[in-house]
Amino acid sequence: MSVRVRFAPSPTGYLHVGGGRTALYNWLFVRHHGGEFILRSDDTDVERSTDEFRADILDSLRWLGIDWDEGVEVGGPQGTYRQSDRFERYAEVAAGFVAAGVGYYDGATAEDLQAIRDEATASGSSPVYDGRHRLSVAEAQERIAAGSPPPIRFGISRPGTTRFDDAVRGEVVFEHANVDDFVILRSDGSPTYHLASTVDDVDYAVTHVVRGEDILSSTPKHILITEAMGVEPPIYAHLSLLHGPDGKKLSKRHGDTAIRAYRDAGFLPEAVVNFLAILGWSPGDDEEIVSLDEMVQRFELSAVSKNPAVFDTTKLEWMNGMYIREMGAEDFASQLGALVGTDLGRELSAGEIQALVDLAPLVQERAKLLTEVAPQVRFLFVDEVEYDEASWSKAMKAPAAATALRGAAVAMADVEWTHDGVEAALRAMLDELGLSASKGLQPLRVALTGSSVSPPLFESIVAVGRESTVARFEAALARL
RNA sequence: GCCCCCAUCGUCCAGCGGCCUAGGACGUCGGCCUUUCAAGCCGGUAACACGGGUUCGAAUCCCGUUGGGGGCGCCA
Repeated sequence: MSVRVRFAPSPTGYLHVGGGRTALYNWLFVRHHGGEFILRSDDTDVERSTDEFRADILDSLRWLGIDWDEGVEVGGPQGTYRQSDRFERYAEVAAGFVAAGVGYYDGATAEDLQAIRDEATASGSSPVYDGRHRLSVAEAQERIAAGSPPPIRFGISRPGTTRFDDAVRGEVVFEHANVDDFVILRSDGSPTYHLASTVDDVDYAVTHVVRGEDILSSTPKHILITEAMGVEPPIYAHLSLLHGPDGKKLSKRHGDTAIRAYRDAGFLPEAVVNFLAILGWSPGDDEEIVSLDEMVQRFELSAVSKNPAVFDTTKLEWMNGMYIREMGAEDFASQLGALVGTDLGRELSAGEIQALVDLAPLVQERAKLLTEVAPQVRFLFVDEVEYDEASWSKAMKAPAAATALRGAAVAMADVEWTHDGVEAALRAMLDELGLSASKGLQPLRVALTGSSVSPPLFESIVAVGRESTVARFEAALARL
C-alpha cells in the first residue's frame, strides 16, 4: 500500500512557519517513500475562514516548493478537498454512530459542564465529561422537533486504554478515564474538528498523519472514531512545536511569523526550506546546508527531534547569505534588479541589468538579504546620489577629503577605463598626496555612492562610468 | 487542578553503554586579510538540570525530583 499523507491547514490565518514546517516534513516524508501528498482545507469554522487566507496558504506552499498530488485546486477523486463541502458526510457518520450506540445526543448545559470541572478540581481528579446528561431517543426527538437540536457526543468506554506507537515519540498511552466524551456534531449540525478531520483521513485513505504536538492529546479521540468507523487507524507522528525566544509556543505575539513575511523580507525559499528542515531534524552527519534532493533522500520520521525548537532567525539569515552566494549571476541580478526597480519606480533596462550581472559576484558576497543589498546598488541607476548624512559627515570632515576628491576628479578624467586602470591611477594619486588608502578612498566612496558602505570602489567607479564619476566627485567637492 | 510530551553549549543539531578530557553549525570574542561593509581563513568561549538506581563502565537504560511545553471548547 502506498504512503498517503495530508497537510490540512485551516484558512483562519496566514501560513506560519510552524505550519510550513509541518507541511515540509509531510512532503519530505512522502517524497522519500513515494506516495501521495494531499492538501486539504480544514475549514469547518466557516466564520473565521477567508479566501485571503486560503490563497495565502497555497501561495506560500508553492513558494516554498511544496507541491501536492491531490487536493485543493489540483483536484482528485475526493472532490474539492474542502471540509465545508462535506458537512452531509460528517452528519451521516455522526448519525451512524448514534445508531450504533457509540454516539449520543447530549443534554448537558454549559453550567453542567462547569460544575463537573469544578468538582474535579476540588477533588483532584480528572475533569472529564462522562455522558451523565445524555438524552434518551425520545428526549432528543422532542428537542429536534422543537427546533433546538442537541449536539452529538462520542461516547468513550471507561475503563479503557488507548495506546499507539507515535512515529517520532514512541509509545504513548492514554487512560480513557482522562478522555472525555467530546462533541462531534454541533447543535447547528456542523461537525467539529475531531470528527471532520478523522472522517476525511479515513475517507481519503491517509496512512500517516504527521502534525503538530498540540494535538497529541486528542489522538485517542481520533483513533476511537477511526475504529468506530471500522477502519485501522493510520500511523501518527507528532512534531514538537516551534517556540519563540521566550520558550512559549510560537504565535503572533512573537512578531510576524507568516511565511509570506520572510518572502517579503528578502529571504530565498531554498534558505527557508533548508532552515525549517534542520529545525528539528538532522540528516545525521554534521551537514547543515542540504539540498532538497538530499533532504528527500535522507529524511525519516524516526530522526525527527522530540524536543521543541526555538525559532531563532539568526541562523536563517546566515543561511540565506549562503544561498545568495550560490545563485547564478543572472538569476541574482534579475531578482535584485526587480527589487531596485520597484524602489526606483521604473523597470531597469537590459543594460542596467547587465551592469548588475557584472557586479554580481562582488555584491552577492556581501549579501544576507536581497532587500538589504538593493539600496547598496541603487547608486548605479540614479543621476544624482543622495547622501547618507552620517556617512557624509564622517568621511568628509577630514581635511584630506577635499584634496582626495580634487585629485581623483583630475585623475579620472584621463585614464584607461578598466578596474586596473582606475586603481593604478587612484593609488598613484594617493601616493602623490601622501594619503592612506583608508583615509583617501572613503570620501570618494561617499561621493560616488552616497554611503560609506558599498561594493568595492574601483569596480563601482568603472560601472558608474567616467563622466558620471567625475561629475559626482565635483558635486561632492562643491557641497563641501 | 487533571492528563500528556520534553530535558546536551546563548540557539539549532550530533551522540542511541565503553571510540566523550562530549562533536558540528549559528552567534559571540580575538586575530589574519582588507579601499568601506561583508565574505573567507585561523583561534578562543560555552552544555550532558538534579538525586537515586542498573552496570565492570553511563550524556546514553530505569525511577524520582525539578524545570519547560502542550492539552483539558458546540476553535482547529
